[in-house]
Amino acid sequence: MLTPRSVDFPKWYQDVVAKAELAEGGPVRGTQVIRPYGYAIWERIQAELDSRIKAAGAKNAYFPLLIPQSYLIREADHVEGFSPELAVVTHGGGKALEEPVVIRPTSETIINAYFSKWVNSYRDLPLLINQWCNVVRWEMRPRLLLRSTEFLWQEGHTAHATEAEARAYALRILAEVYREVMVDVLGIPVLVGRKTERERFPGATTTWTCEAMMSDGKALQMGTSHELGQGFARAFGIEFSSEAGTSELVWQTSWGVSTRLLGALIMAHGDDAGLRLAPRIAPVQVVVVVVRDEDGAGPVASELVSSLVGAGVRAEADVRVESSYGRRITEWELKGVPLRIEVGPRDLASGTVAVVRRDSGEKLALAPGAVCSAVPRLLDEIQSAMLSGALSAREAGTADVASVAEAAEAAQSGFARIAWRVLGVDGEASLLRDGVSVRCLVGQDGALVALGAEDDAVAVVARAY
RNA sequence: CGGGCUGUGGCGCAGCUUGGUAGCGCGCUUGACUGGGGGUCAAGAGGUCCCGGGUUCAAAUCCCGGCAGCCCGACCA
Repeated sequence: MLTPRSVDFPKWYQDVVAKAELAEGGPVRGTQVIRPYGYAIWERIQAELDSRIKAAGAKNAYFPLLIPQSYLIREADHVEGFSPELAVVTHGGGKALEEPVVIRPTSETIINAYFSKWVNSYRDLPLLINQWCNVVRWEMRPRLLLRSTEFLWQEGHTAHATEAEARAYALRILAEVYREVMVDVLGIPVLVGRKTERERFPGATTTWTCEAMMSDGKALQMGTSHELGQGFARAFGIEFSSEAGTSELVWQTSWGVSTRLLGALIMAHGDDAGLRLAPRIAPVQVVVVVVRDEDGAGPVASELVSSLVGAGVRAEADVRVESSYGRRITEWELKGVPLRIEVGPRDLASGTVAVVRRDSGEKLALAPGAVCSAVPRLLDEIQSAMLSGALSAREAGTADVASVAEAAEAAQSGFARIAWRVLGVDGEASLLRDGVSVRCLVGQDGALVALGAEDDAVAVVARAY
C-alpha cells in the first residue's frame, strides 16, 4: 500500500519507471528522466489517446518551443496565472535578446497567434489542432511525474463558430478521449466534473476535469478540457466572416493530458511488489519465463510465445536462465506485467505450465495447448478486475457529508461529497487552509453541471497531489 | 519567501554526543558451489568524509563562515 505523503514514490517506482537522474554538470531541479520501460508505457498511452483525438477530428501539428514574452502578456488572466512559473530565455547567439522569450508553459498564445492568420471564414471552422510536445513550468514544488518542471503532454486547441459548438467539443474530448482512455484502457475510474472558479485554468471560462483517487485516498487531476470563451480570440484577433457576412470572434477550447498519467498508473494500481498494469496498457501483456532450459522447456516456451503473438497478444519470452529465477520473476512483477507463464521441467512433467496473475497473485495450471485460448479471456478478466477493484476502493473511501467540518475530516483519508449550497466559496477557502480542495463539481447523479447551475451540485473534496 | 533536516566509496547509510589507523548493506570484479521467489561461500576493486577557515600533538567528529540538496506550507497537467 502506498502511503500518503511519503510516497512520493517508493523505491521500486524510481527503479522501474522514472528517476530524476542527474546529468553531468548538474540537473535542473524538478526535471526527470523517463526510463525506457516507462517510455514504452507512455508510447502506448500516446497511441490510445492519439487515435481517439483523430477520431474526434483533430489534426496533429507542431508549434515553436520559444514564445515571445509579449505573446503571453496579451491575455490578462493567462499571464497572471503563469508568470511566476515561466522559464525565460534572455540570451541567444551569444548576446542579450532584445525581447526575452519564454519556454512554453502551454501553447495557447503561440497557437492562437497562428489561428488568427488561419481563420478567415466560417468555412475555416471548426479548426481542430493537437500538438504533442514538452512544456516547462518552474513549479515551486516539483514532484516526480506528477508535477515536474518539464513534462511531455498533448495539448489540443480548437476554434469554433459558436459557444455551444465549443462547449460540445470540450465535452466530447472529455468523454470520448480522456474518460475512455483513463477508464477503459488504464483501468482507473475517474470522476468527470467541473472545476470551481477558484480552481479553473487561467484564461478559461469553464474548466472540466477528470479526477481520480489514488490508492492512498488522495486525488489526482488526470486531465482537463477548457472552454476558453472568446478571451484569446479577442487578444489575438481571431475573427471570421459569418455566413451572414458579419465579422465574429471565434469560441475556443483547449485540453491536455500529460506524463502525469504514468504517475497515476503507479499510484492508483501499484502495490508493494511494484507496478500493476492493466492489460490494455501493458507494453508486455504476457511473459513466458523459462525456469530452466531442460526437458524441452525452452522450445515449449518459444512455441507459446509465437502462438500468443499470432493471436494478437503482446507476449515475450524470458530465456535468461543464467540469471536466477527469483530475480527474474521479481523483475516482471516490478514491471507490472499482467500475466506470467512459467515453463520448467517440473511443470512439463505434469503436462502443464503455470499461469500467474499479477493483479491477484492467483496461479493456475494449464496444458500448453490450452494457453492460447485462455489468455485473452484472462487478460479481459484482469482488465475489469483492476477497474472494479479501484472503483470499489474509491467508493469505500468516499463519504457523503453535510458540513464543512465533516468534509475536512473525511478528506483526510479519502473523498468527501458535500452539497455546493452548503460549502460555497467560503467553505472552499476554509477547506484549503486544511489542505483540502474542491476537486470538482458534479450533479447529484454524477452528471455534468453547467455553469450557473451550481445550486444542486455536489462538490467532491479531497487532499490532492 | 517562512519552518525543520541532511551532506561520508556507484546507491542507501552508520560513525559525530565523549576528537585517536574510514566502517556497514546493496551493487561491481574473480572463482567455486548452486539454481521453481532478489542463493551461498571465498577473494578483490573502489572514499579529497560538500567547500573554506579556526581550535588541537591529532578533526568525518568541536567552533565560525559558505555552498548544495531534501522535507513541510503558497503553485499545478
